[in-house]
Amino acid sequence: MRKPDENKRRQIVTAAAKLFSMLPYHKVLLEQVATDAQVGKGTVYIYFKDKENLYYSMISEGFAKLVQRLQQQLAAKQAHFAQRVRAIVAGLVEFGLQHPELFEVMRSVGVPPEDTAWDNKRKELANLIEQVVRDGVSSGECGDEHPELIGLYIPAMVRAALLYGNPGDNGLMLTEHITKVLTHSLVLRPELTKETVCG
Amino acid sequence: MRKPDENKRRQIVTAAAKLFSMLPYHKVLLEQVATDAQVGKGTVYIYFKDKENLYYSMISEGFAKLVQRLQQQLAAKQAHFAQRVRAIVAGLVEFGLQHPELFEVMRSVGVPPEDTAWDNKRKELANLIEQVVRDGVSSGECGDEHPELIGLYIPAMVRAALLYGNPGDNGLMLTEHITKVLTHSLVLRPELTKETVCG
Amino acid sequence: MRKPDENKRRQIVTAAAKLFSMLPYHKVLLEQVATDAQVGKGTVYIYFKDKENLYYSMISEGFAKLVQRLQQQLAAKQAHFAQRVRAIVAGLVEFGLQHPELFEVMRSVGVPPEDTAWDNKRKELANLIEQVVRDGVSSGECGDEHPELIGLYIPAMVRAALLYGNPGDNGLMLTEHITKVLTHSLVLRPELTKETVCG
Amino acid sequence: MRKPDENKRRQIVTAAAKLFSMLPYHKVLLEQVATDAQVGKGTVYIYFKDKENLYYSMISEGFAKLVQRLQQQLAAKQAHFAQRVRAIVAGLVEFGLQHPELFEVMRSVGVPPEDTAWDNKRKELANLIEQVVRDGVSSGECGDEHPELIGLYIPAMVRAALLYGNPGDNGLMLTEHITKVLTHSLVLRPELTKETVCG
DNA sequence: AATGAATGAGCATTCATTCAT
DNA sequence: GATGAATGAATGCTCATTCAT
Repeated sequence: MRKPDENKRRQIVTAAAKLFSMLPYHKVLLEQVATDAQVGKGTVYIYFKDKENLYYSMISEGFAKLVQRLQQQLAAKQAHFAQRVRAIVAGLVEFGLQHPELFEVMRSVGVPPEDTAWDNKRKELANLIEQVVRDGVSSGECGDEHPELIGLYIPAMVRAALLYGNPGDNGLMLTEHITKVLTHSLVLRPELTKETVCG
Repeated sequence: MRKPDENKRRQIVTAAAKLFSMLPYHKVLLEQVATDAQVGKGTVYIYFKDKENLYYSMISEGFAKLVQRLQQQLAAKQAHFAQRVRAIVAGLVEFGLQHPELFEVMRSVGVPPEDTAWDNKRKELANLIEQVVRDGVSSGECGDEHPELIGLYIPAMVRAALLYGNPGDNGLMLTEHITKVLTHSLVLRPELTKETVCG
Repeated sequence: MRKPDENKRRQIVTAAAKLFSMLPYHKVLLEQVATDAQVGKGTVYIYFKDKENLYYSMISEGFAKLVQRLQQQLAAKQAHFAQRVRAIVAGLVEFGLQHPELFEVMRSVGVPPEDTAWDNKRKELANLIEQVVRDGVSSGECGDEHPELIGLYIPAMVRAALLYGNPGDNGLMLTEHITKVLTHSLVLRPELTKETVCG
Repeated sequence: MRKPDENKRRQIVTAAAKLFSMLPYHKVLLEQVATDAQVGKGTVYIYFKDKENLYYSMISEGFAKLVQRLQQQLAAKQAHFAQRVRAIVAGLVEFGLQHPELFEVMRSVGVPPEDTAWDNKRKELANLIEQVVRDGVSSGECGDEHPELIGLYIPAMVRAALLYGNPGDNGLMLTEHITKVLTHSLVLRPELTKETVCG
């Protein structure tokens, strides 16, 4: 949706992203968004239908960027399954560090109405990952029975690590750790455990 | 003179939990909470300072129940590491299915001010899991280098699966799957992957 | 109106007088009145119909005491007009110092509905003074044409002096000063002033 | 973009003055003020922080007008002391008749916190009168020992006369009467009174 | 298009009053 | 009678949205 001044729109989204990541939805005032974006309050309504629309637009656009980036990164190198998993984790971590507001904001305002742009973007992300897992299964490199769940776990793990983890944790460490949890068993000597898991 | 009624408090928390899980914070009306709880609007303010306090009280109390339950379950049986991990996942899944509102609501209203009761409860949960991992490391059953991160991943995985997963997914399946991801490698034949992960 | 426990009633009126003199009507909470009076909140409603009734009762009772006292003092000594004026002023000052809350509270809550007990008491006070002036006129000691206005001025002067005057001012000084203003001319050498007042 | 409208502010203050003079503070609804001022409810909050601020602003502004007027009137004619006293009384009476709401409203909401704009205005008024008396003392026309108290008495007398006096009383009569009380002795033949006042 | 003054529906919160105990 | 827990009508205030300029 191209609007007169694409630059103003960006300013508004950026200001909104920052504020929505710091405060709950109902404590973010459009007046503040306008001020931070250095536009008039009325201007926000030229680019966005209402507050909710601004909120969801901001999120979808963030997700869109993320998905696009991951797709490019994965397309770039035809790699082994484990490498592709790490690429995904690395991409998510990197993006999360660059745009903490978006990861913070992934909590929705209530259950996201199915169908909303943002929910579609979330699904795109999940599908992207799911597809990598499916490819791994096809190639025999991965034995997972629920690739669609893996598509949910990975962003959730990255989000949890970034939001609640030790602030000092660096991105590389988190990437490696999440990747390792996924690609290695936590269990060292499974022979010690009689009862085995039947997926 | 009527006596303070602990029962009323419960009614209010229950009504609030239900509503907060269905609607975003700012769309939950205290009037509705009161009506659903079958108490007068003013009564809510006898038991809770304000809307925010009710919100956080509801969450902490939910978490407290969860943590308590997990502790009991883990204490009950002295099991192998993998079994303890499954017990944790099973407990989380079970609780999430019984109290969907609490898992939904784990999105906070704003970054929870450190120190808040609810944040403390979240940390208790993370610590509980972390300790299980540490014990596994001590006993040689687990080789993880960051048990504190595992404490963050597991609830996040359960939450993601319950919130965004296929509504038809049953608890047992989710429990087994998450447990398997954690206790088995996603990678079937690591020998195919030259570059290995260095945690 | 005698009620079961005359003592409780007094406690309530006393607590109310104190609070109403410190805070505007709408900031005085009946809960606080009850607490200060060491009775239950419901008890207040046994002795007074509602908040407004308590408020006006408190004032009328205060005024009644004042009027009664002035009457006694005036009756005691059959004195000259100027002495009677001073007796009134002295009585008002003394009462005001003992019951600052009542003088403070003479500001009404809105225009006092004519007819109210408190307005009647105010009028009684005014009439009492007016009568003294009328007697002075009759006896030839006073030449005022509007004794009813003097009945309004005197309490107003005392009130203003007590409420807004220098906190250090002592009662005797105020009494003497107000009396002097009334019984002497402020103008020292009226001959300097050609244009004279024609009452 | 509409421009800030100083006119709106005046409308609001005027509507507020009228309502606050007719009803006790807590019965004046901001909704009613807005309606009477022909502005939206929110508009009131653009010009005034809250109800209390509107209330005090209204009073101080009224007082400011009064003080300014009196100063001009006194400056206009260099007159004898008695004439200046009458000018003050006349000014107060005239103002009180034109703005009954302000005199009614001089009852404050609570003891005005020292320092408040309105209390400062009250003091300005008192000082203005006090200065006239001091000048009279300097010029030998007046022998009063407490000019600062006279500054309190005069407004109080005017207020009492206007609020509680016979509604039929006209301004000229009140002016003359108050002036006479101040500038003549109430006592006709002081020789009849042995005991004299020692100020 | 851009603005910010104006608006008023909407809501949290208060507090006088009631009434079960 | 005494109490204070419970109530909900009443109201101050907010803030998304509109619209005159």
